[in-house]
Amino acid sequence: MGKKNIINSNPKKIMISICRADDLFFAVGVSPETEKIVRIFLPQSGRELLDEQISHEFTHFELTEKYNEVVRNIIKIYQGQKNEFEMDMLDLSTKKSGKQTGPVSNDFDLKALHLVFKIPRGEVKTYKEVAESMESRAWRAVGSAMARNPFPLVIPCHRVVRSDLNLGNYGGGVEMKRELLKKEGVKIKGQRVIRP
DNA sequence: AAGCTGGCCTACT
DNA sequence: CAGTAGGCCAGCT
Repeated sequence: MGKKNIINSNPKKIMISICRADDLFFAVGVSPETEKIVRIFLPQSGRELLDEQISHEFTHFELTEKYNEVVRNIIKIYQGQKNEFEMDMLDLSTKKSGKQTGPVSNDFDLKALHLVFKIPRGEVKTYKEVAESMESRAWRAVGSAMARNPFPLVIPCHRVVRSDLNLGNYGGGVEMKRELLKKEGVKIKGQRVIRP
């Protein structure tokens, strides 16, 4: 027990549901104990790619259809529709909360994620603005927090852009970020967002 | 535990 | 406009 965590020494099982929309595969990971969402995977163009990503992150998982409905709702967000999720459906425990090893890295990230969750569809905020609402100048750290967001789409980190309104980066690629924002009605010219 | 590394920012060409 | 050097700061090894 005092031994260091090797990769499989904490075999927390996780339930995975996968759904397809057009030629894209989406997945969600849910903890069987808490029934909370532990991870959302951005769509992949092939089932194999998604499987690979999942097994790379979770050594112990089990496929189930039980959460297909949840995946469907994630797909809706991807398509630009309203986000039906509440924050309490997500497992927001941090890696360092007690002895638990939660999906969120640290408290800084958690705070940023909370703020980003509130950005309405069709709007954007800059990394700097997010930092400032945390009374911090750590814009870069906000970027890192978004990069580690375990719940993309539901926590809409695609709505966070650079201060010059350039799209910035995205885990699923800038292309996807642009498409997502477009579908939500955000005006974009080239690599830049137009804000009213 | 002292660097290193970013989904960044600003000021300059 | 576009590109970039240097600056920032929290997390991560």
